[in-house]
Amino acid sequence: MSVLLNPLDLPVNQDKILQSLIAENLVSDPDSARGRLLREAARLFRDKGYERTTVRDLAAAVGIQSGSLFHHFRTKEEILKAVMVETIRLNTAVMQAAMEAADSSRDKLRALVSAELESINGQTGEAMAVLVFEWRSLSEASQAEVLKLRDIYEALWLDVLSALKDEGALIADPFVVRRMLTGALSWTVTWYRPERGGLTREGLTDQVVAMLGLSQP
Amino acid sequence: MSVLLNPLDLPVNQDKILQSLIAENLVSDPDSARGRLLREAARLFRDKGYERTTVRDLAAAVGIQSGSLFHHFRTKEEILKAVMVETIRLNTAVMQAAMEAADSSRDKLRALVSAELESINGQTGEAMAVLVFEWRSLSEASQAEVLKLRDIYEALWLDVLSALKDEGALIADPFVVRRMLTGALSWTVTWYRPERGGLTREGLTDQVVAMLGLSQP
DNA sequence: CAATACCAAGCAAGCGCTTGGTTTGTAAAC
DNA sequence: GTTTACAAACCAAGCGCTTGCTTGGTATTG
Repeated sequence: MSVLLNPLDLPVNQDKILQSLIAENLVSDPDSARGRLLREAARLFRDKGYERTTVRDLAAAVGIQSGSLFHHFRTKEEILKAVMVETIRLNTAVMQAAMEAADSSRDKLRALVSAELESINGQTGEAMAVLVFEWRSLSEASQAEVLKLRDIYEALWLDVLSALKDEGALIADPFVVRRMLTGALSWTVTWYRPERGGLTREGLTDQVVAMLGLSQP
Repeated sequence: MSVLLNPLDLPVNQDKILQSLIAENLVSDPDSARGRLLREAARLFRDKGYERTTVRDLAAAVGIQSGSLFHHFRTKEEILKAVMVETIRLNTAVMQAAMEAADSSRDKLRALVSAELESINGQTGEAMAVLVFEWRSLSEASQAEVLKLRDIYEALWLDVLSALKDEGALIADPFVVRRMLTGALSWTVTWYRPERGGLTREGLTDQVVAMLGLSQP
């Protein structure tokens, strides 16, 4: 319950996780040249789509010439892959921590929903949207690579949902529920605007958890 | 209840609706040159994405030269728009009929969920996937046009969900629920494979309705 | 002084779309 | 029942432009 004392409803320090991932060279420092490019790339890819974003757009966004991009990345697709890979790495770590901080399965699920909503609608939102909508722009080889990382991420969800099923709190199939949740939560990028007031992220989390019939213990 | 006697769980004759829409020139005859092209275009756009599909691909799919396409459509984008517009027209009509065939609000919602799952995973599935994933490839002007048609479609859902809310059967906000449902149902295109056995469309509909806590009257 | 980061210029390929001309379908005119 | 007329459907060729990426060279940095 102590985790809920955090005003942002974040049970873990996202920044500390980021720092350790940077130290392990698993994600780029947002202040580095590479990190800035990936952030701008995520924004452009989300706004215009991968195909409509040219290497000249990407270069201009960080103030260099288009040819200079290829000093940092071998191909344009490698940029897309890097955006996806680093985003999954970060969010997997954040979710793992959020989940471990919770005690009951019910609280763990709530933490996962809240964290996923944060990742979709917060800082990493642009990259998450890219992950959802630009999947087909990856080569099959890259898709396979990224898929491996996603499996780790998805296993977190399935563990918790399966536990809830075993405890009798969930009637439906965990796989089906997770997939419905994936769609429902991903789709929030297209309509949910917390900055415009109205529904807070915590309120949205409540609605999702309630929709699953898990609000009352 | 009589509607459920239909083995396909379709409360209305989809083919008759299609015929009347063709007669009104609101959708193209699938056997016409235009109709065939739009079907192939939907398939290609879904499989490779709009940008990666060239006019040469489109032409080859129906066995003509690329230049000949522009006898039927002024631009490539017009093809994308036509796919979307005709799909929305057909599905709006099907859903309206499915809804009107049901009596209670609960049954109406079930009919809508079932019909949307059918439109996403059945004959019009390719075009529905295009509608979801290729939205940004439309020019803003075209987006506005298509949005008007979508609003009609969405009004159907909101009417039913609002009625359920008024009846006390639904606790959450109708707008939020509809949006969650949009995401959850759209996302089924990425994983739901009814032909591989397992979950039937009716079974999936049950799970969705149950997830909303509306299974028991 | 070496490695890293960048620029200026441009190439080859592929893109949407245009052009001018030919075939095909249809139906009235003789 | 053949001829004439004409539009719709299509082909062959290719134009102009943009694309991802390369190349050879120049700053910058530790």
